Amino acid sequence: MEPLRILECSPPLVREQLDTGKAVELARAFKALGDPVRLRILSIVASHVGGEVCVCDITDAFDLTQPTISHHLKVLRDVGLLTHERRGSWVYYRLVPERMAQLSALLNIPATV
Amino acid sequence: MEPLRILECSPPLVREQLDTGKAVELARAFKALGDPVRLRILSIVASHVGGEVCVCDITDAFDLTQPTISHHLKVLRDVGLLTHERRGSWVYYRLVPERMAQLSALLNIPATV
DNA sequence: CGTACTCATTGATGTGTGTCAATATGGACA
DNA sequence: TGTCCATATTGACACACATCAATGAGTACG
Repeated sequence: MEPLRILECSPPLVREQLDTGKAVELARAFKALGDPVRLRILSIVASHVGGEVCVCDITDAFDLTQPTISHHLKVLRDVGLLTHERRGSWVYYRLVPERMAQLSALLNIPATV
Repeated sequence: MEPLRILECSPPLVREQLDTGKAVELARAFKALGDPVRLRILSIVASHVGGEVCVCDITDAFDLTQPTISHHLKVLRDVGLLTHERRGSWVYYRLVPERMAQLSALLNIPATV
């Protein structure tokens, strides 16, 4: 799979217009955020002490099957919002704060008078 | 200046976990952002002097039919990201900065140590 | 009235997506 | 080696969505 080039600076929408390429890349990330299960997964990871969470902890928080949770985790990984690391039998997920910050900054519209 | 109530009600992901109801509502908004055409529409509106744009100006910026643009505008309206107002024959769209700020704040993760 | 213009709505179609059951992969440990 | 456990992948299916052509609704102006 193609590596992500996500960490370049991305000014807010108001400063300069989005070209099509950037719009496609950013839309993929927002689409990943556009599911309540994935938002809650991010919330669980973000609010967990230590910043990382085992997959089993995430699965336990939902009434969904393990493959479904695994699918959502992959979606979040593919857009660069989560990373994962295997340690022993368990796999731990953590946020990519730079990616979150990039998307947050894009929506940050300065207050118009 | 009085703080925005909408911001108090929606702390960043890291502060408290998202309940299902909030996750569904927020996911709808992010799903609306998850399309490159809609992101570019927002960019056009946000970067336009005066803060409002006529539909015809938006339509001209794309190689899509007018009904398709009208559909995307309705999606952005339905999730509270845009408002519109008719003046004469033309309809003008503008951002809802409080809504943008709410979504931006949700993704604002404080730098973890 | 009628015509022209701007924008919204409807209906159809192909494509994408969330979910599950079944299966595979890979580490830990006997 | 073999068994158990945690997670990922595959394949299938129902449903949602982006797009267009055709049509409708509302305003401006003769």
